[in-house]
Amino acid sequence: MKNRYTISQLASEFKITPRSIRFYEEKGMLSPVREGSVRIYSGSEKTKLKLILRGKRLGFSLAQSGDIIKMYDPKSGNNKQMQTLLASIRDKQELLRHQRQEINTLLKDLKQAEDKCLEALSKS
Amino acid sequence: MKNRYTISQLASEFKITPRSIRFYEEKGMLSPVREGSVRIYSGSEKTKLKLILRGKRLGFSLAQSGDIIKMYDPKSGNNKQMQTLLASIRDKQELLRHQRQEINTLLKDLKQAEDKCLEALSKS
DNA sequence: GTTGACGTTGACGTTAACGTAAAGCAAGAG
DNA sequence: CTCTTGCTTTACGTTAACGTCAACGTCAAC
Repeated sequence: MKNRYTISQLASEFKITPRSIRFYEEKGMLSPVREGSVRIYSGSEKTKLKLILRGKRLGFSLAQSGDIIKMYDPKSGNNKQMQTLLASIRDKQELLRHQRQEINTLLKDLKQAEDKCLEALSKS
Repeated sequence: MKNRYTISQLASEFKITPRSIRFYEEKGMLSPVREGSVRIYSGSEKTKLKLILRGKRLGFSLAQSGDIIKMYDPKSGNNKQMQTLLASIRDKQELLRHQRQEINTLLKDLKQAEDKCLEALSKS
C-alpha cells in the first residue's frame, strides 16, 4: 500500500472533489499529516476515506460512517468502553443484516417487474 | 389489504409525520384520493409509501425511490418505453447487488473488529 | 357553543453535505 | 521574473428533506 497521496490524487481516484475531502477533515473524520501547509494522506487515511464513501453509498450519514471507522481501531480504551464498542458493533451488524434483507426483497420485486416487462415485449 | 387510510394512520404506522407524507405528495410520489379536502390513501398508495421509505433506508434519494416505484406499474407505454424501463430495472438490480456486496464486506470487517474486542476483553 | 382532536394550506426555518468564489502562497516552466 | 498549476483558507451559497408555525375548517363530545 502506497503511503503518500495528495488531496487531488485521492479526489480523482474516488471521483470526488478536494472540497469534500477537506470537509470530511473538518468533521474530524480524516487527519492527514501536513508538509508545510499541504495535506499528505497515508494509506490508512485513504482507507478511512474509502469507508466514508462506502458508508455514504449505503445511506449512512457522515456521523454514522465516523462511528464505523472508529470500530476499526480498538483505541485500547478501558474495559467499559470496550463493552460499549462491542455493543455498537453488534448494533451495526444487525442494521446491516436488515439492510441486506431489504435489498433482497427489492431484488425479488424487481425480478417480477422485469418478467412483466419481458412478457409485455414478447406480445408486441 | 385494507383500502382506506387517513394520513395520520399511515404516519403513525410508519413512524413518520404527516408533514413528510404531504411532502412526498408534493414531489408527485403519492396521489391520494380526496374526500372533500381530506386525503384518503388506498392500499397501493400505502405500498408506494413503504417503497419510498425502504428506498430511504437503503440510501436512495426520493427521486431514485420514485424511479423504483414507477417500475412496479408497467404503465403500458409503447415498445420503446418498455425497453427503456427494462434497462433501468436492470441497472437498479446491478446497483442493488453491488450494495449487497458492500454490506457483506462491511459485515466481514465488523466481525473482525468484534473478534478483536472480545480478545481484548478476555485478557483483562 | 366551545373545546379538542384531526385535517387543511401556505410560508418560513433548519440541518447535512457539500459547491463556489475570492484571495493568496509555493514551486517549476519558459 | 512572470506565468501557470496546484494547494491553501475563509466565507457565503445551495439542495434535499423535511420541521415548525400560523391560521383556518370540521366534526363529535362535553
